[in-house]
Amino acid sequence: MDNDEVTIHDIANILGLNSSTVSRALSNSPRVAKKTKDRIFEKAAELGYQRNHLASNLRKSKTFTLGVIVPRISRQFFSNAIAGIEETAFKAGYNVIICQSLESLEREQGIVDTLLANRVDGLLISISMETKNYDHLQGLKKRNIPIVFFDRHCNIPGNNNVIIDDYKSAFIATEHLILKKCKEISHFAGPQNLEIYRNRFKGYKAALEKHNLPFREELVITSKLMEKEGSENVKKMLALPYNVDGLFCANDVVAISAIQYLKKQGFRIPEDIAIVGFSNESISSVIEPALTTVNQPGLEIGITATNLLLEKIMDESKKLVSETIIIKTNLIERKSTMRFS
Amino acid sequence: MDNDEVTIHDIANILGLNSSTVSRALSNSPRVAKKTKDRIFEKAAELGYQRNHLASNLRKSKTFTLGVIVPRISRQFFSNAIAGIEETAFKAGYNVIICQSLESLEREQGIVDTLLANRVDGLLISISMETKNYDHLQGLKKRNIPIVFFDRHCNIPGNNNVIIDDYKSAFIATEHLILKKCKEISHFAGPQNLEIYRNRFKGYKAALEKHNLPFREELVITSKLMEKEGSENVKKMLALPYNVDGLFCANDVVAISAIQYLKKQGFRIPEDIAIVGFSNESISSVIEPALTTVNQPGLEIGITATNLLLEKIMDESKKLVSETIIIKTNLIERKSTMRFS
DNA sequence: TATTAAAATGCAATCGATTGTATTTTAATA
DNA sequence: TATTAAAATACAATCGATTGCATTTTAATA
Repeated sequence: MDNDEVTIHDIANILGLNSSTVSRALSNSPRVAKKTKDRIFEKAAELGYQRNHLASNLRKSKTFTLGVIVPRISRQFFSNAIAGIEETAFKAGYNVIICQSLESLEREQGIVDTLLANRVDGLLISISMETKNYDHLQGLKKRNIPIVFFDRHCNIPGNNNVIIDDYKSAFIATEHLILKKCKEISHFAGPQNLEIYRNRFKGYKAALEKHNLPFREELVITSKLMEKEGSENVKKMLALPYNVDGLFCANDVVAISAIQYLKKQGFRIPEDIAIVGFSNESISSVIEPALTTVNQPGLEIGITATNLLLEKIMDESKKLVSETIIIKTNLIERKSTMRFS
Repeated sequence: MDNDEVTIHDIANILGLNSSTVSRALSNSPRVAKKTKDRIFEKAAELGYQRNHLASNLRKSKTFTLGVIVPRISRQFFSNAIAGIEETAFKAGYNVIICQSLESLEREQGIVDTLLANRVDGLLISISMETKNYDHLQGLKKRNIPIVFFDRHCNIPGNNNVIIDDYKSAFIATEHLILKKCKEISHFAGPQNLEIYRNRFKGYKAALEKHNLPFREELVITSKLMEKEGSENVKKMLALPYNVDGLFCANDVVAISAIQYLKKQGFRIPEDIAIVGFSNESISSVIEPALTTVNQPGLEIGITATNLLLEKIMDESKKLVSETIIIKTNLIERKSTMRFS
């Protein structure tokens, strides 16, 4: 009663065939006669046969499974990316195992081991804030399992990446503030061990330089960009002896928290301080004033990264070349910078 | 070079043992002498051995994998639930395959088949808006694979559910509007084939009845509760010959869209119309006025549902009893209903 | 030291599908 | 009809780990 699983052997026995013929028929091999195939398909349907992927995968030593590691599933950018990943993988007949590092390197390492033990065919990863190198990914490299980094990548040659141009996006965002006549622009930066936040910082700095605005070390306030840090950062910023009139935040979460705190303190946005965020999370269009922000298309990044990974998996020759795909961003101008226009 | 996978046979050969002994040692069976175990563990570590789950699972006919089907990963409630699911499953040594039905019954059926073929040990599901029965889950029932419904469940005896009390929550939400002196309360309802939306509707109606307010069919506007439907629903509502001064929405998305549209039309919230949402998505605290809403703890629901499922999987005797766990909600009062207090 | 129970290890089948090679069947040609 | 190539099918090993049963080794007792 328990063991009612129908196998190819059951079908073979009933039809007086060998299981190998049944196997071939079910995968539509030309080596089986049409007539026999028909009989087999009919009987399989009748018995409600379903191929046992475990057995099949063991034999083929392929799992049709992709591993995905993100810092946090519930962060909107990542859930969008995951939505794209799942959809693309599903279409290609691949399953997706999704794990969250929760920004912990230790957890990330543990997850990598698990995924390795599960013999995933490939890995999509956006590294944690604690990750400074990728020694823990060596196991995958050794086994020739392709990896695609998306969004939070490492700046190491030989990697496959699907990312945005953080430098340029940040440059444009900062320049936008400058064009809105901001003279003292602060930057709420993210952890500088992450390439993306380093680049956003560089873009900010470059825009200041281009427009001959002084760069002030103290106006760059680095944090983990969590909600609570928005208000903390603002406090620090206001304590400085500068008349800050522009703020470029490395993500939306901290930008929105900053707006809320500044409003509470009686600042007018954008009149007193104009603000730009990064990522275009859905809250940013709801806050008042609506937040000007860099649109970072999560879904598209997820889809592109998955397609790239699938290519690497299916085409041996492509495994050797590394590719980096840059996804276009655009600045969405909203009320938080709408002044002097 | 490719086939550098270390197997128990490799270890056995090197140590002059039988693979069965190695297998037993690695799963810490008392049938292997301590001394031998030590030798085996050492060699395994040295060679970088990792158990091949495919083979192991095939033999044990268990996959240590849970299937998860949600309507949409990027909906915040669901991504929170998934975060809880992943965390709980991971701790217990289970993997999670996450799929999205995108509100389509057809897709949902396809996914169920895929998960079945992948021999998941259990299923967590929040059904799509199109799902009216669960014939497509019969395959799982037949194979004795436990299912736990969370949030969007079916009202069918014998199911395991982790849900909230939608009726009561809606009742409290509506009563809250009544206590704020609303006399004509409209309800933006969800698809009525879903139990949760039916119950939210019932709770709304019951609260009106309790307080002797007339129930008006036309004030109940049913939609899929998407963003674009917020403004559409409001238009319909305003066209009616009633002076609506309260609005209970079956989710936050539609509530927020309604607020935005109403504000654009010059209505003051909460003075002219007080509004309550449902779910407490993060946007609801950011909108102005901040939205009063029913807090639906996604993370907790995910964790609880996973624990329940794991229990059903691991304890044969529990498979026969069906359980329904109700997760507590609470009304978060914010500005959108703050009047006459 | 002989006996025996217990502990440790080995043997071999098994999970279900796949696949290279061998064999049988079919059909086409001389 | 005999011959032969091609088509169809069967055989058997394999993927790597697990596990009931058999055998060997160890240690304890008489």
